[in-house]
Amino acid sequence: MYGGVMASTRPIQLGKGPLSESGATDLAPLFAALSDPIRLRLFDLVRRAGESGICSCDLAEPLDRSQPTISHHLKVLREAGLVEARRDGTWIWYSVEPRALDAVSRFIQR
Amino acid sequence: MYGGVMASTRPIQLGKGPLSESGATDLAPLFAALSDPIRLRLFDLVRRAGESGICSCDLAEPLDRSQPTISHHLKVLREAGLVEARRDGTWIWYSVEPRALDAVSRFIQR
DNA sequence: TGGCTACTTCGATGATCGTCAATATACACG
DNA sequence: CGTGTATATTGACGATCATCGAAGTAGCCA
Repeated sequence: MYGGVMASTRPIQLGKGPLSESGATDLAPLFAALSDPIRLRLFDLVRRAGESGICSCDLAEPLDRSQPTISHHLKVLREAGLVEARRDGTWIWYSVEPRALDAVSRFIQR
Repeated sequence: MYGGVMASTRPIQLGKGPLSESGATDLAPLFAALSDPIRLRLFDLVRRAGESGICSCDLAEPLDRSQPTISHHLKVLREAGLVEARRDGTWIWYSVEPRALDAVSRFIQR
């Protein structure tokens, strides 16, 4: 399987009051997904690739990690709803989920 | 000691090229500090308190965690440079570090 | 069918994390 | 000094994490 588990498509709601327990529980995994240096660079590489995306095969080498490790981190990014995967024959292309960082953005500008 | 270890005051540099190893290493702890639901709500409470800050003694109860646990999380936020502590007699007041989220902001708008 | 490539999953290991109770420290007040 | 209150640190525990090698799966092509 290449699509992987998706994050809920329901946007994370941040009301005006104090950050609720559920709001925090929804938001934290997004920060957690970006809390690892390898994943930050992975996300950055994918984002730079734009709409066309970038092949998974071009990610392991520049980050100096084994292929299973990169696959693992890509899964974390997918499950957080930050990137999406699209299979093209033998390859899998990654691109950023368009509204990926909206919730983070809303939180920091709160 | 109540001030605790401070994050480096040197701003995190994010050049125009691909996110560097050191850039990612600098940035990740900031996301890590916000990757826990309790710390997110803690940071939110401190931020809402504005310049005057909020007393540590008013933080444990609303978050339903023990005093040592809250103290631990506050230390993580301090070490990430997100909040600062100021002692006033027996109490310690926390407020947000003014440019706390600048690096995060720059990253997501990259 | 068989072999090749791209990627994922499994299993294990050492490291880090969140939590609390117990203990220690810092300060105020008498 | 002694007592009380506020906060920090220590020590321990189970849980999760990052990583890799090995094995499994999926798609292409001959």
